[in-house]
Amino acid sequence: MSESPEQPERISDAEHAVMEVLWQRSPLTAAEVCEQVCTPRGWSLATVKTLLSRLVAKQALATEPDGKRFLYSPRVARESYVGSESRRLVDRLFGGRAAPLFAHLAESDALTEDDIAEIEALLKELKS
Amino acid sequence: MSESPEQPERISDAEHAVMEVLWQRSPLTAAEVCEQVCTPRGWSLATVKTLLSRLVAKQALATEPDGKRFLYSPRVARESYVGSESRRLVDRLFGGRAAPLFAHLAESDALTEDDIAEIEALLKELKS
DNA sequence: CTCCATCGTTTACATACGTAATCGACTACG
DNA sequence: CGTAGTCGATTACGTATGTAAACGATGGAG
Repeated sequence: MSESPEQPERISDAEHAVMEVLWQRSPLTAAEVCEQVCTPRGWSLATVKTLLSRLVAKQALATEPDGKRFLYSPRVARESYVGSESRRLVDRLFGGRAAPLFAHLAESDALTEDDIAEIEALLKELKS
Repeated sequence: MSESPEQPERISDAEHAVMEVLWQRSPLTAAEVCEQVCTPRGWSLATVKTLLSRLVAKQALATEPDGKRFLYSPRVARESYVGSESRRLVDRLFGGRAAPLFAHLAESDALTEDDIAEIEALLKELKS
């Protein structure tokens, strides 16, 4: 009875905001997470609690008991999330090719001078 | 009473599949759209009709009567959709900077030789 | 010990989304 | 003319998401 591959369940927008906090620093309690996101997003603590529960259900967060409350920490790396989201976009919009995405960003002036310089440097590295 | 800025309403995943067909060729009837997507996605004509209606409601499609049926065509350019989706991702995941996205794609081997060559060419153009 | 603040859990409810059946109008065929 | 097929519109229904209040356990203050 091997566990099925269990491809990670999709994380929603609101849930993502919570994940960001925990990727920044963890483990944290629900109240601590709220301190970071409730004001900017206009949420109540109750909302954060719901999102945390859903993320635990989705196996995106792990809990560790600490007295009467829980400490939450990410169970999926930010890298991995960012990777799959990026791939999703590139697949959906650019036929899986990264170059057209780059071309698009270039054309729409979404690239700053710094971006361009940085990318050039990265390219140089790739070729070595 | 000027129309409110009316920022384009969000297009869902299933709806996007329909848009792709119409960006490819338009105007088309519902049945014609179905011919393109129903089999690959396992949809019925009814589903396509629903999606078309929702897209019209969202102002993403325009209709033009043709006898007893409608011809549908995109009202938002693919460019514009792709642009806003890309920006959304870059904002959410990379703090609005495109370079980190590029770095990520590079690191995760999402870039083919061809991609790299193409991007180099684009960079050269940008600098001229 | 008692009571209150605080946890996580359960329940709630509106909107969006995926997917589709049904319905009333109309047209083309016989 | 009546009828069968087809169209868009309406209605349906389950799950996901955003947002939160209510509830039951529990631990710490007095």
